[in-house]
Amino acid sequence: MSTPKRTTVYDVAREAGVAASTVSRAFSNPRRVNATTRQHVLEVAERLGYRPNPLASALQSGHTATLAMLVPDIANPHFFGTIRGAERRASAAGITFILGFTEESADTERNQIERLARSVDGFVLASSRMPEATTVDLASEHNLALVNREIDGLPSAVIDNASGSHQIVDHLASLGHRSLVYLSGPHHSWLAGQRWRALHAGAAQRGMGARRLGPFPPQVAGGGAAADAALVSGASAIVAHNDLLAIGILRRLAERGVDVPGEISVVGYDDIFGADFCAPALTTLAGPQEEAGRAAVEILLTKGSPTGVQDSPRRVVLPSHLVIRDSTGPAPG
Amino acid sequence: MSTPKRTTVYDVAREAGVAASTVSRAFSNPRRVNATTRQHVLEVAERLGYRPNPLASALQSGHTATLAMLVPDIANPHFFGTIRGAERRASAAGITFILGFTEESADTERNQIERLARSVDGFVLASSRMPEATTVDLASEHNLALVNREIDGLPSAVIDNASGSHQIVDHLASLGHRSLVYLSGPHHSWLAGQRWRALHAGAAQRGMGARRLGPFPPQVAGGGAAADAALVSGASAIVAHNDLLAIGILRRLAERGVDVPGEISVVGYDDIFGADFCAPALTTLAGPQEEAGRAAVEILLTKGSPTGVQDSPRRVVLPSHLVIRDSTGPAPG
DNA sequence: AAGATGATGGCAAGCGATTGCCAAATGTTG
DNA sequence: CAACATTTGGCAATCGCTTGCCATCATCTT
Repeated sequence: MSTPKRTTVYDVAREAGVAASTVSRAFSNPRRVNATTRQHVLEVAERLGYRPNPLASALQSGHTATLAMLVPDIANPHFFGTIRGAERRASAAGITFILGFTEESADTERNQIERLARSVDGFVLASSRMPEATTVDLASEHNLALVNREIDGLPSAVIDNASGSHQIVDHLASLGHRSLVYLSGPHHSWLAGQRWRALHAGAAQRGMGARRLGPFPPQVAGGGAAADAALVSGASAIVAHNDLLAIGILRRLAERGVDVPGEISVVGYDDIFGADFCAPALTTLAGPQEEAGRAAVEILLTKGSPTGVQDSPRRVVLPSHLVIRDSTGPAPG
Repeated sequence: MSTPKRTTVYDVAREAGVAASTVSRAFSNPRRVNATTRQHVLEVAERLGYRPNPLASALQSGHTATLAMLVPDIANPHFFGTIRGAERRASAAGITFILGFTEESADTERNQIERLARSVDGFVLASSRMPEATTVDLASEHNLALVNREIDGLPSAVIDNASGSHQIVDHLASLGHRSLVYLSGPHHSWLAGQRWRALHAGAAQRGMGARRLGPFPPQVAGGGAAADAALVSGASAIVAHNDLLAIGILRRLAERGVDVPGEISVVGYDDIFGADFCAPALTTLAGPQEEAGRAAVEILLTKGSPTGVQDSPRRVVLPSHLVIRDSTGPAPG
């Protein structure tokens, strides 16, 4: 609170008997200054308790050593892993991590980007809700990396939902299910599209029926309506857009006295916190969320670097695997 | 990525036929410039797509319009509400929100503060792990607000654990329990101390026995050892340091075939995501977490303002209430 | 009508670093 | 040993905005 006149490069310079530029270089461009000089400067700086002012540095250099991650909603545990992975990677690189929530709105997302643009070196967009065109547009002005969303020409880190969805179909098929119903998330959600396409294709291959219902809000609260709709559909297996929805469904089914997995099986996506202790424990598609966050930051980090002359944007696809718990079982009958 | 020479105050000034200072004031100090002039400047700015550079602004003014929140670990759902409340409040005030994780370490926490000091106007410390002295020390240099931690002379927002703990004791007493065991979180945790003290006092008042065991890691994984220890203690009711631990305990008890709440009752703290759908659903102390986050930011916001001349630091205590679910029942026998 | 008051706008000096360019010192080479 | 290349350090401009101070000018006051 008190402002005891922070020490600056000039203070250090005077004390060390060199120019301010040398002090600056001692910190940010070591090879540009003699090793012994540097050592001396560093010692003086240490003694004076000097800390470079990141703002001043950023203003001149244009690099903020900061990046922002935009997430639709923190209440969705699905994002924990990703957030944490991203934060860890950033932190390890000495980079400040800004977290913003977009409230599931494309507009908010866009505004956040515009607002933060000057303060950060890049953005990690997790499950971005923005339309493709808007995103491509923004990408020409800003440094973006997507998580769980792919757009031509933009770098991204995604968990393999296609393979995952096939794993789900295989699992259900092997249990004798002849039809499944996919309870979809938001229709403009890229993930929802991916998942449905793969489920549909997989089901077709195996001669299973597949229907899609929805959209449903991808939250626990959405499970009520979703479960009821699924029951009417007559399918013996429910694939929910995500675990939140799946848990809501499980709940509603329990309320209605429907036995899971006796009468109907339920599968989710994400393997969120809680998926293992809900009742019954949820069979769900797990993936290295943390890794995805880390990868996205990695992309941002290397992108700016001189070595990383990117001809084509990096795309990382991470393997997913099905975690089988108690919510799936043999088809009834 | 291309840098099309961002428009500056000077560009706007030239175009609007005023001085740069006027442009600046039109944005940051409206009352200092004539209303019509201002309107004109704003229009020109709009037309030119001008966006003030927050870094430049911060460098000169010393105000960054940014604040940081430090949280021990994002994997703990307990913090969601608080984070979200803080972010919302900050966002509403047009303030950039930085989120940092401290990995449950006091050192990391301190380092983060030092590192971010120049880039933010203040810190929200959630469940800070730092010793009191260190914190007081830091508070003389930085703008701090605590969440779920109280320290003399520092502003804070906490959820009323004392009253909450009494509610727990009352509830258990009314079910006929004669003794409880508190499975403690980290011993240096302020919250753990608070909770135990209140439980102990409450139990004494009602002639109940109360013992403390632990510390246990306040995570689901800590529940195994905790449950076993609790069983040995012979108490008919377990009060876990938090819901994470409680859920772990529930799990272990189920494994061991102990009936909850038939043989033993379990209570947690926080009412985290999942507390309502674990089996059995957890009786737990709920509180307005989001409100706590909001309040902490509020404190930071008003602190700097001229109106908010603080004689004594603000302390907000938010009411808690017990949510009774299925993990508590009449004492056996 | 003259001096006092307040509202407005401009000037210019910073904020604290970075960095292009130059010069001196040092090292290399034939 | 001269000519040239490399290191190393300093100068000073610059990033974009804020703000103290001063000059005007319109508005009051008596």
